[in-house]
Amino acid sequence: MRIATYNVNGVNGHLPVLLQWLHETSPDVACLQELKAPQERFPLDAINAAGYHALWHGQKSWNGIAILSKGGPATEIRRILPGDDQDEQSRYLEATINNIVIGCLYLPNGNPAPGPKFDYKLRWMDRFIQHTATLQASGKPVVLTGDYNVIPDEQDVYKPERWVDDALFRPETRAAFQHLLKQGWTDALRKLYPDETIYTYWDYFRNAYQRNAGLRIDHFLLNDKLEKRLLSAGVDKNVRGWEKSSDHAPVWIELKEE
DNA sequence: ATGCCGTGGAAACCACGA
Repeated sequence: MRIATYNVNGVNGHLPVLLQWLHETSPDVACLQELKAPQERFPLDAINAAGYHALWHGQKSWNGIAILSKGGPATEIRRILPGDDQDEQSRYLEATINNIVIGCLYLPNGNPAPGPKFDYKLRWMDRFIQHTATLQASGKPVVLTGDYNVIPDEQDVYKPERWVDDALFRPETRAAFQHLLKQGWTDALRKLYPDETIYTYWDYFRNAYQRNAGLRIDHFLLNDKLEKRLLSAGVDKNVRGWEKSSDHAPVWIELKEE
């Protein structure tokens, strides 16, 4: 079973690239972030025509997440991260597919830091950590995937010294990510490739992709039940080089069937 | 290395992203 994550940076603006990628790699599940479309403007017909069911939570202009599935429809669990009734941003969607709990997230960017956006990011991470503790306690197989907007370590950024004050790399952000891992989650790509340079995002300008000046910010966290089934993982780096691509590349894992 | 590009939406620019 292949599960993928892809920050599409506008599901309508980059629809041809999304469809081409689905056609070429055919993941069983695809978690999408940054739809940048209101609920009624999700391109359901095109997604269905590509062979996928879809759950999504849109929002006008910003954010928005979706879970696409090929074998059958996913069963929605929640479309809001618990812990703040005032939070209107579409950043979390959770569903069950083949008995696996799949959390699709678009964690806040948080820049500029310090400031209210960074405060919101840290509060969001606190809420997420609270919620993932309950997922750990559930005893079910769980995968948490998406755009974390977290550079976990120096090896995950082309020039770490330039990012020390950035919301993606600040000590508070990395500490919160470490707190998450201490709950028992495994960073799937880092587990399989402990020493390799792996990037999932390249800026649109300064020829970042051509220079491989990237960041690793899209992650797969697995609980023990799924870590035992992890077969392989990778980044579809070539997709970032396509015409009219998102600034992120898709990331995927392959799980052993039960 | 500072949004220099790109998207979406509202208004011929602005917010936002990382």
